[in-house]
Amino acid sequence: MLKTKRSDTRNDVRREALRLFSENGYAAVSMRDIAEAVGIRQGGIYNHFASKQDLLADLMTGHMETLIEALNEALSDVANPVARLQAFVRFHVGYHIDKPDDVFIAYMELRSLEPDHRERLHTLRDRYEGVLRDILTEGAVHGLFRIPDVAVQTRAIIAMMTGVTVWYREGGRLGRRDTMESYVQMTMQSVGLIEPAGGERQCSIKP
Amino acid sequence: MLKTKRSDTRNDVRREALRLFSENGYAAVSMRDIAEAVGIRQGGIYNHFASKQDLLADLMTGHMETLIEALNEALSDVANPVARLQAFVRFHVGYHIDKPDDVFIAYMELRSLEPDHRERLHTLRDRYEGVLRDILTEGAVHGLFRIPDVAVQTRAIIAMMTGVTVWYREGGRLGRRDTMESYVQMTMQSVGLIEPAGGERQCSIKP
DNA sequence: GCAATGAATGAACGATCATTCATTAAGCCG
DNA sequence: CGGCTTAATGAATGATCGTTCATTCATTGC
Repeated sequence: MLKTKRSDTRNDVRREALRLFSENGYAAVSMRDIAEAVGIRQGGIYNHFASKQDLLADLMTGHMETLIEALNEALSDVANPVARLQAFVRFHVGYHIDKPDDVFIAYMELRSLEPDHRERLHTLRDRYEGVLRDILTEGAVHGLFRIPDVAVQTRAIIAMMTGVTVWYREGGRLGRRDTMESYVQMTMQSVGLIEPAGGERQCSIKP
Repeated sequence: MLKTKRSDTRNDVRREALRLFSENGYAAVSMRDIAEAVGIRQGGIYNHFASKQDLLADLMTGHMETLIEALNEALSDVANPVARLQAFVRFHVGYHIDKPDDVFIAYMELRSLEPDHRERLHTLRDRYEGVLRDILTEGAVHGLFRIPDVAVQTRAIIAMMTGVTVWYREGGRLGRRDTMESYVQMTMQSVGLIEPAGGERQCSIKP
């Protein structure tokens, strides 16, 4: 602790605001609440963020950019649609387990953003969903998946996976790895492809 | 209009509060906002509801009780697990399409409830989820479904279906019926059972 | 050591919050 | 008409909201 001396208050504010927004919602958290959690007075926050709205926008865009970058990394060297879909599920579930607060406010507080910020976030979300949509489309075209409607299934899979944040708890019955693999299997089955997991069951795709 | 004369203000308040809470969140909506939407002054609401908190609790419990009753109705004369699962999906998706606001605040505003109300709602939600869990359990026991973890899959399916509220719009590309059937197919596939929809594909369950 | 800088303070601002209440108005039953 | 009930009013309450700002303080570069 010789160079961290000077003020990581900015990140402290980020961290506490994220936690409080996630717990109580943006509108229900006051700047005083955040300041108190950080250990400063309310006025001090404005040395680091121009407004409450800016603070929220900072958290949300920061999260989405990190998320997309990490996704690209996770899929960079995976080629065929089946493997890419599995990798996507593992990444999404794992990320949501690790950063439930980031993910929760990015989903929930879009409506608390003023129009320009909201539109920016919406674009980022579309970009993320687009990756999954492309995987499903490619798999469907190659006859690997049985998908009634790619757009609907894209959103269905994302909603299903994102729900992990509702129930997953560290130290719970299911560990991180088991949870990820459960979602992988459910997802693969949901697109009509059954993994020959135990070897005893198989799905006859095509005649 | 001869007997509706006297004041259905109470229901007007319910309707507008529901809409505003759903649009902006409980904490971001003031009693003045609600009163203005109804067409009265802020004090008038207190002739019908004891507090803002009571108003929210009334909306949420009212919704959950209606939901559960309607579910029981929808499943009352359906026997085998496969048909019951299909009926559950059709019911859930249909209900969520018809009453997106009710459903959204029941999901989102649990945290805005004081502990006693919240616990009550939590019990109702567990009862609802329990119906699906029982269906999945029975189907798995009979070897009809291929489910890695019944508890996880229960929540996964509910999260997947509930997501319909995010994108479904009346008059959109997919109609109500088509949407329901898309979710039916995705759900049936997700539990490892493939409907012989066109007849050309089949899943060999068990040797 | 001294000036410059970044950060925290704490009081103050106008606005808005949920809620209360005495008062007024209006429909209902006799 | 007259008494009774129900509902709406609008002003007032104290609390809390996001934000501003003059001031203080500690650290840093020179």
